[in-house]
Amino acid sequence: MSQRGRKKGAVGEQSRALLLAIAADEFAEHGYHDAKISAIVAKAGLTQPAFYLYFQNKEAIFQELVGTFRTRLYELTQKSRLETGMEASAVSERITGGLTMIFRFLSENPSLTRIGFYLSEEAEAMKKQVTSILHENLVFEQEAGYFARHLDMQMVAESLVGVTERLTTTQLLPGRKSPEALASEVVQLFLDGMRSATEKPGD
Amino acid sequence: MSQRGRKKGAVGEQSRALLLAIAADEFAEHGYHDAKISAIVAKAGLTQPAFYLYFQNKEAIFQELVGTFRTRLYELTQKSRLETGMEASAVSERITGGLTMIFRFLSENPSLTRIGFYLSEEAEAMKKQVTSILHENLVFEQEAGYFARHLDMQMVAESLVGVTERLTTTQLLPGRKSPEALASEVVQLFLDGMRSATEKPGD
Amino acid sequence: MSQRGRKKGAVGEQSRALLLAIAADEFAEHGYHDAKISAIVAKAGLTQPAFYLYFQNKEAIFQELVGTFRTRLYELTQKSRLETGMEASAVSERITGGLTMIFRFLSENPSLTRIGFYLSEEAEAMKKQVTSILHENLVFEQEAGYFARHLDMQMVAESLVGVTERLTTTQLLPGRKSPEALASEVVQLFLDGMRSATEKPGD
Amino acid sequence: MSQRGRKKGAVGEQSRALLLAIAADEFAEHGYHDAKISAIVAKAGLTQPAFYLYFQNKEAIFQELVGTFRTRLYELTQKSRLETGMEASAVSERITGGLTMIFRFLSENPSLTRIGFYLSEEAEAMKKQVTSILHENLVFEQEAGYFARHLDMQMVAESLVGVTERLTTTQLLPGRKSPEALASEVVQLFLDGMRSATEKPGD
DNA sequence: GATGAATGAGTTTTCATTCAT
DNA sequence: GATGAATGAAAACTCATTCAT
Repeated sequence: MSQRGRKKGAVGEQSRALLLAIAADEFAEHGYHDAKISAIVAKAGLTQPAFYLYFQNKEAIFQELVGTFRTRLYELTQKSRLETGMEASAVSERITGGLTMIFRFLSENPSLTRIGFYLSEEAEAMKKQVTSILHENLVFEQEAGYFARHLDMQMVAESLVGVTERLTTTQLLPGRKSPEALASEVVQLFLDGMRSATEKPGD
Repeated sequence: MSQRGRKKGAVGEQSRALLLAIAADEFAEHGYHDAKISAIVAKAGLTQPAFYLYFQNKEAIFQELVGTFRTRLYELTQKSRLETGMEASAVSERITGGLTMIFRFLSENPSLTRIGFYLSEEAEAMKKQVTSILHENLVFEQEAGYFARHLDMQMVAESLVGVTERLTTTQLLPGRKSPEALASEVVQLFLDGMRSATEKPGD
Repeated sequence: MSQRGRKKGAVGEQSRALLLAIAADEFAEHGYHDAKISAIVAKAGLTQPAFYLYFQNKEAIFQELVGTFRTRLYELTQKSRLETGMEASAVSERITGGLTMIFRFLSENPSLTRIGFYLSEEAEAMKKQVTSILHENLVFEQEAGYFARHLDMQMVAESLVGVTERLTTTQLLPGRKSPEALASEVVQLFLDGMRSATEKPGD
Repeated sequence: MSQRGRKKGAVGEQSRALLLAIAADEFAEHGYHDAKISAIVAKAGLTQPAFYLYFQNKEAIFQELVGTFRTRLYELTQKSRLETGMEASAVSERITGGLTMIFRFLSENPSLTRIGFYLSEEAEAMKKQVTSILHENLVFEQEAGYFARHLDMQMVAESLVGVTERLTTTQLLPGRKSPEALASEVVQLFLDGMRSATEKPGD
């Protein structure tokens, strides 16, 4: 529809990637409005029109970043889906593993995280979607007897997302804790409360 | 005598309050930048210059809203400080009560909440402060033997804040759950996990 | 929908009218694209934002001018509709009168004329409409016996419009001929060809 | 040897012609400003720099089109110059023939026509020139007794141009009438009005 | 206590045009 | 004969803010 998007050469691809990376940082640092195209291109060593060689407008580059974040987050969330027939003893590890992957992704992409989690309009929708996948997993596990019957898994799922979000901001992104440590602590905290009483002692 | 800030007449006070209320809604709905002074005064049935009769500028009215939120939130958080010599059986109720007050305040001031929790630059500082007070309480209680010794109360405090924040967005503000219900569910979820096994009996 | 358009004071109305008048000249002289808002406001002794106090955008002020032209042109064309029962001897005068009015309007509004006739996208539609009203008149008169039966009145109407348009540009606007003189010469030229043979001698 | 304008290869000549043809259509359809170089080269399957291989700039290609139109129109107009000693009975046919040639040219080059007649700055000058040649012819014929003595041939010439212009737009270009039909109808309409009564007999 | 009228200072966006290859 | 990549220069438009009344 427009002339944009059909650049082929490696140089162009590089400029585009550079703009994307810088834009992510600028958006993350200043928010959508205060991130100025002029600042982005300046940091990329380009001029304003060059920006429009690669992106339709400011909104477009922002959405591309949001899209990237969403895609990768969903992939990770999907992977954390539990398989059936899993042994009780593996559940904890499996969950920790999934959470670790997510924390690792977030910690490796701090700007993207800030954009996807706090700045985008879809942030809420994304969180809802992640919560929903999580909820599915939890219900399945609950039915399999891993968790106490009386727990409202919707609340648990939402709480887990809230905790993840918060700890990402306060512990992960500032580098205070590693993805692994964080994941295991969160799981520990939640499991001890969720695991059905009969399971508790033997563990 | 010729600067702003000292209007006294009832009418002026009314206009000011009106602007404040409308601004809160506009900021909450559109964010800082997309909340336009022109829109605020229009909804208030005033003109743009009238705005500057009551507020120094856009930033000032925003900060005033943030300040209001912070002040009231701190008051509530302070009140939830545990007194010494409290009986074990009352801890749970006491915490639930404090959380209920907070949820109630948030639910009664949805726009202010969005501003204070998500829009303001101080949001992070405020959460940190609340977390810190919470942490104090928790450590005190932990030392009093209410909670398991091995728990990292910093993590717990932060998790609690994260959960509160998330559930406020997904359950409280949309009116899906009452402050009371929410508070007791959260406390339940956390206590069951935090309370050391040996403490659990009386409940 | 927008805040614009509810200015009330006389000063504002004056500024608006001034902008309109200057814009007409600028559009007429440079065409739509090369008429710069900056130039318009500068000539009006205003700054750019003032423009947007009175008009939504560049296109809007242009359309307002086009609309004004169209409205007034249609009024004049309507007035030139012949009444039934008119005497043969009066037809010529009546037509001349109508044409005079139109020429007078065009000559008094040269910029508007250039905009309406040549610059606007609706120019063609407007000419078509005027042609159509003219055609109606002519057919009516032809049926009443004023004009030769064999004439294709559609061609005549279109020719009349073409001539009017051309002479407006070459004679009227440069002030070479008066509206009255022009009207009577045009009518003379056309009548002598259109009038049925039987009418010719007696005139 | 290193400047533009002297490409010789067949391929280059082809690209140049293609650009010219496409540009004509684009200018005709969108006007000078809204015809974008980017769109022209895209339709030609070329890139923007290629454009500057063949034309100095946007204005240059436009002027080349205008020039082509003018040249060919003048040729045709010149050819319609009456020779002396022509028989009365042939005048009508001769004029019709000339007009037919012109209408044919216009109808075969609709885009060029729109550019030359309406879009170019020289449009007015060109019309003036054509009018002038026409006027010469008419005066000559009038003096030869073909037309009524009292007629202002300047008015007639201008009227003829106006009619030609208008009918080109409404009848010729849309394909509603053939060049031949149009020419003969126009001549008919004008002759019947211009020819002095006493001359009329032989027709 | 309030308004009509206006503006300073930006910001995004567009487009013709060019450089190096 | 042509392209990938980039830019200079400008234009429309927005919005918080103010002056004079």
